[in-house]
Amino acid sequence: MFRQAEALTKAKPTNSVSPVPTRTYHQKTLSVPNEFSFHECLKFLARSEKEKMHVIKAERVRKLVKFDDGPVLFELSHPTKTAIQICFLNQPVSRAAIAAVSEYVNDWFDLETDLAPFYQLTETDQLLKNLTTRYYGLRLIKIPDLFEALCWAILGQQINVAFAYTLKQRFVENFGESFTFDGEIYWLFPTPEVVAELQLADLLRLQFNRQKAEYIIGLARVMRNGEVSKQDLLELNSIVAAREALMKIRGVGPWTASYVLMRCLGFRSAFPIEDIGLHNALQRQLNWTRKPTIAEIKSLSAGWNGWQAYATFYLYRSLL
DNA sequence: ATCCAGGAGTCCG
DNA sequence: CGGACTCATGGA
Repeated sequence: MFRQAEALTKAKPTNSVSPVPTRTYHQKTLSVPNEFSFHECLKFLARSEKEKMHVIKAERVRKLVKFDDGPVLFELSHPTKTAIQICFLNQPVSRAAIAAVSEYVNDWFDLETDLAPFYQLTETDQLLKNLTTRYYGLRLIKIPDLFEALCWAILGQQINVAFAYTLKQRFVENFGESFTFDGEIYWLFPTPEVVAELQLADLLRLQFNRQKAEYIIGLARVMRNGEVSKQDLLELNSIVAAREALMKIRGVGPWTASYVLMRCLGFRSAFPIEDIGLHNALQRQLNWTRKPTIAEIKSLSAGWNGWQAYATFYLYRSLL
């Protein structure tokens, strides 16, 4: 395949415009599972204009990730029903980077999960059936980076999601690394190493409250120190043990732990039952005039064993 | 204006 | 262990 070098440019305060590339990029095709809708996945990813961790245009999504070799920018498209195409926009790209991105996309879109049992389950659950019919093929979109997932959950504690996105945007644009390509800026989430060195005031001026500022800097420090890592949590091979380990982190309570088990660590029985968004979605689906109680949700979800995370995610989707 | 938001830590009995 | 209180600011 024809390749030509195309460098990512570290973003400078002044916008530099790159020429529009007319190159042939290295590509790789991933086969997709049954019960898959690229469109539905992008719909979820596009839920906020303030989301700076990817860029969506015309049924394509671009994302910058960083591996040991350095940053890699890729674009996903869906040329046929049975495949996702990964296009590597910065070249040359190493064999290792291609493998790493393939693995990343597999995780990000949760392509390994066979949804057939979940859809089967919804046949006897009218509430879920409505959602799986409406959003057929939606995958549980992950937040593969543990630090990002935990920060996002902490940011979302006790404030509305719109404002959480505002705080996330400020956090990313102030402390994340960015690169430009083809005139567009792509961001990496701030790293624990950088955030661990911040002072409270650095976050307070972004309108974080004192709690969020303390929680996020404290989290960054324990992760930088290697006291918490995604790999270690996964190697526990136990949702109960992983949940306990997460809840030892200051600022990580039951909701945050469950949220991260669901959005990052891939536990399909994770269930953030305290989640206000979940409550609101259930209220709407049930057409009730009040929110369901925890006891009522436990009753409603009695048949969701093993699929609580997917049920929750489809309920989130219903709020968009 | 008023209430609420994809909670968590602390204190108190 | 369970309940009340506090944090704090934008959105609707």
